Amino acid sequence: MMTTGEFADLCEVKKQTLFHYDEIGLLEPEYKNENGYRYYTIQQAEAYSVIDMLKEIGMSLAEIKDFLHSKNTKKITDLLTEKEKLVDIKIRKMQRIQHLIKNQKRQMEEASQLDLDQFTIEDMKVEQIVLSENILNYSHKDITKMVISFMKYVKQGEINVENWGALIRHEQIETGDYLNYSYFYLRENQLHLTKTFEKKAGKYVIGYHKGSYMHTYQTYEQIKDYLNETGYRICGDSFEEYLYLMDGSSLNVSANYVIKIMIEVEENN
Amino acid sequence: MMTTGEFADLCEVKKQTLFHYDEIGLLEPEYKNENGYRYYTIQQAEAYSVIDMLKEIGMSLAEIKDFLHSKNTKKITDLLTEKEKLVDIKIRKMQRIQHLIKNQKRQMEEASQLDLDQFTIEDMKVEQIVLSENILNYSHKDITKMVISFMKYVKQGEINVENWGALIRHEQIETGDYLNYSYFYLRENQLHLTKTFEKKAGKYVIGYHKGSYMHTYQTYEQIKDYLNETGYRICGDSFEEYLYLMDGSSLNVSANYVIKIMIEVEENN
DNA sequence: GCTTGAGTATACGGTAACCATATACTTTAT
DNA sequence: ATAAAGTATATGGTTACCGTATACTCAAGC
Repeated sequence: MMTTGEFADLCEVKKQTLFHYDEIGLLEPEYKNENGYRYYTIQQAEAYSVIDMLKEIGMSLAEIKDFLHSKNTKKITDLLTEKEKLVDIKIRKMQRIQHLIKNQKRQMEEASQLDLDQFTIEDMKVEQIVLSENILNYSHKDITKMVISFMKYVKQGEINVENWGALIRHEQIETGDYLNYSYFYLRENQLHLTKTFEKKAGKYVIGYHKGSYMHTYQTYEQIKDYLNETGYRICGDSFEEYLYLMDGSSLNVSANYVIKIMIEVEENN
Repeated sequence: MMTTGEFADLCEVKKQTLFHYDEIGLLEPEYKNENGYRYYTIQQAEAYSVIDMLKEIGMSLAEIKDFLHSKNTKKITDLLTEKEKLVDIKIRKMQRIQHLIKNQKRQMEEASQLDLDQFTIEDMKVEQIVLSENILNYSHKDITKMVISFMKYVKQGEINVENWGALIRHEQIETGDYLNYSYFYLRENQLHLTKTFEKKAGKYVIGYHKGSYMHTYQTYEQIKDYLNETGYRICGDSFEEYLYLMDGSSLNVSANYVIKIMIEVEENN
């Protein structure tokens, strides 16, 4: 038999926690002496590890107590089977987090290697993206609703989203109607979704807008000036991708939001 | 821009939580109107998912805030790398839990198919087990200490322990010295530990003791009677394995602890 | 333009699962 | 026998919320 301190040490838990479990009747010491000293047996370590496991998969102590005191075999096996699935989901969630971390690291590295105040012309490869429904001329409210349902749809598919953004049609760009989005879209690492749209290969001007999307027109105007100077003209759609940089050191704004703007261009002849 | 409710819906979180994050300055809406109404942008969903991810890997909100406001790139990448490892550990822990659940289900199924009040003679295969140091004649305190360190050693190895128990030597069994354990031992599914002991193949009498290990002598005496009746005699060591049955329905005691006793036997000639 | 219903903010209280600390007591080791 | 180490209880505090009540605001329909 072990004292509370020893048992706590064995279970790698605070003594307080064991007091607490005793108090709520979740795990009571096998024996208490006349002075109230608690004594646990090594067998109880097994019970503790079960409790710990159930806690880890998100059950409250009350639920665990209820569960462990239940005498209904079927209920128990059913719950175990259910929890087995839950653990599976948790594992996948953890794997998504792993992906997210890698993605963030990559994004930060990329950002550190480029000057966000500079515009460049780059050759881009063809890319498959997943489009939402067309939202051009939708009301503000309807766009919001659509975006929420699109994002939810994406989430329930448990996809590793590489990046997401919005598409503005050539016509809107030309007329300076920069807030009139036509689609939301996303890039994922493996194409699980079937309905994809082909983002054309070719030359794109790339610029970064720092701060709120409400003021992207500023950056768009700068890009247009830049294109005039360098002898290019817009010939296609604009793709805006939303980055959240954990490392805001390269930004002069307080928020860490950056919009990567990519517009299809061609050389003036 | 979205209202708090819409943003909460998108992030699959309670509005209250967003109020809370605003209050502590962790995630503030991009815009607040003159009446205090909060408006979030879709870009902020990205920030939310980062917060959620960091929370998931066990960071407190204060830590997350500190982390996200830090302008130190190296600190951030270092922490991300550290967390990447942590997620790895969590995934492995989840996998251990999965194993534990399967084990519990198997144990319950086994228990349901056998009568715990019955003794049986069975042919058992040879098995490799991991022994602790010899604890025969150790003081009570020293046994406790040894067990704690043995269990800790096992835990840090991150092994899937199939079962664990204690070994009592033939001599002690014969003299009725049932509480004089010689070794602790464990069975694992894959043999990661090198120092193993061979549990001999052969006939074993199997019985189950229900309740505290302090009173195993009762069951031992019953087993001896049973052997006398059936024409067997003890010829080797006893192995006690500690089970914790979630399903206590088959037990008439309140605790769900069962000790499986296996003693090597041979037929009287 | 006015009403109405749905949504929002604030405030206050409460919760779970602990952790820290102070005080008084008990064990155990020497 | 005594000191050091450990234990129990009580109390207050913590984190990250959740629920509810009240007052206000917004957006839509008539």
